[in-house]
Amino acid sequence: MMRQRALLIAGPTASGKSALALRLAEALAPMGGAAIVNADSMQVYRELPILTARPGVADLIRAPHHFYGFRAADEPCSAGVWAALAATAITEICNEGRLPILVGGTGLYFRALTEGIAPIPEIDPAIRAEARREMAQIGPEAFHAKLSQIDAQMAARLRSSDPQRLLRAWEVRQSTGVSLAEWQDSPAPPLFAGQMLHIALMPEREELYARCGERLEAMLVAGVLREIAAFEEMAQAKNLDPDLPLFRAVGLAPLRGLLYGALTPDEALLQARTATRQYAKRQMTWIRNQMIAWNKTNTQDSERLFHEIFALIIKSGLTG
RNA sequence: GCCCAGGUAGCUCAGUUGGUAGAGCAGCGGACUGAAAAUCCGCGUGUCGGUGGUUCGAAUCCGCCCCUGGGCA
Repeated sequence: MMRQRALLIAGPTASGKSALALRLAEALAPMGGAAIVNADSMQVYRELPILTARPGVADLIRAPHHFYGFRAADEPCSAGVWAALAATAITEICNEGRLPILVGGTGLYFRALTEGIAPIPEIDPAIRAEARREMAQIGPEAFHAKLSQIDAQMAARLRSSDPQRLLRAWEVRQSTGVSLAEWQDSPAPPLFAGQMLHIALMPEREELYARCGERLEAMLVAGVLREIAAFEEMAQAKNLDPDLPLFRAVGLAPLRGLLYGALTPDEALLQARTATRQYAKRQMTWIRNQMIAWNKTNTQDSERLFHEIFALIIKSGLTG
């Protein structure tokens, strides 16, 4: 068994992390090569490759890629599922003598992998559906009250205005018979604990926002609208649940609005741009405050960034 | 030129009978243990178009001026 190691690259949307990972993978070829592992919660889905900014075929042939577009929209992924898969993939990649490069913008995924996550079993789909139905029917306030009767501990930890977490607490309690609080309080070992180099890209905000705008333009040129229209058709045909994660992809709602005439092009683009910036901001808040031990860089120039990180990799002994 | 309706936070607008202003959105900061591109929390001093007046006190009443939209000529 080869030495377990991995390079982790996090960063907000449009920060250029995918391009960086690709260049690093190519540069590492003489040292056994590398493989790229997706750490993005939306790029795991097969549908909407343009909107989710998934690497295209031209990128995919430059280095081995894992977990891009490998799940159908109606087959949701999750932090726990991803972390387990990623841990296995890392081992395999290391055993091939290659360096795993994990790239993505989903902070929770990285955390689950490197700090562990409560080993909660799969939730019974019937219970999950029931919880959602109940939430939609009685509203978060009343739902919170109901939760406090079966799980006072979690109810106390959560606000009645936080439907997503209330739902999670409820389904875990009902499905496993144990409070989510207990699951979370019991120690969970990291799923990967080999040698790691943590890199977080933190571009200047103005520059990043400009790039977000450019990327939206590029998506339009590449045909996102056609992509969304086709997805819509498929969703109708397969009767997809609109609560599925993919439906929450940034920009999907406004661009659908444009497609179906609910929004003017100006309105739709403005909303899409705004949503993207807000998402990038949230990601940076996570990186700043949750990824405290990570190496952060605000280098903008992609060439300089590449050299900077490559030097770090060599210095860290990750390849040695 | 005349008549209406407006000019209040970056934007859209509230502001009761005069007591020096507040929502939504945007923005900024923060949280985050299994659908996280999600979900949630916090942050509102702005020549109330300008100016003169009435008043103890004016975003609010009166005069004049400027600007925007609509109508009549």
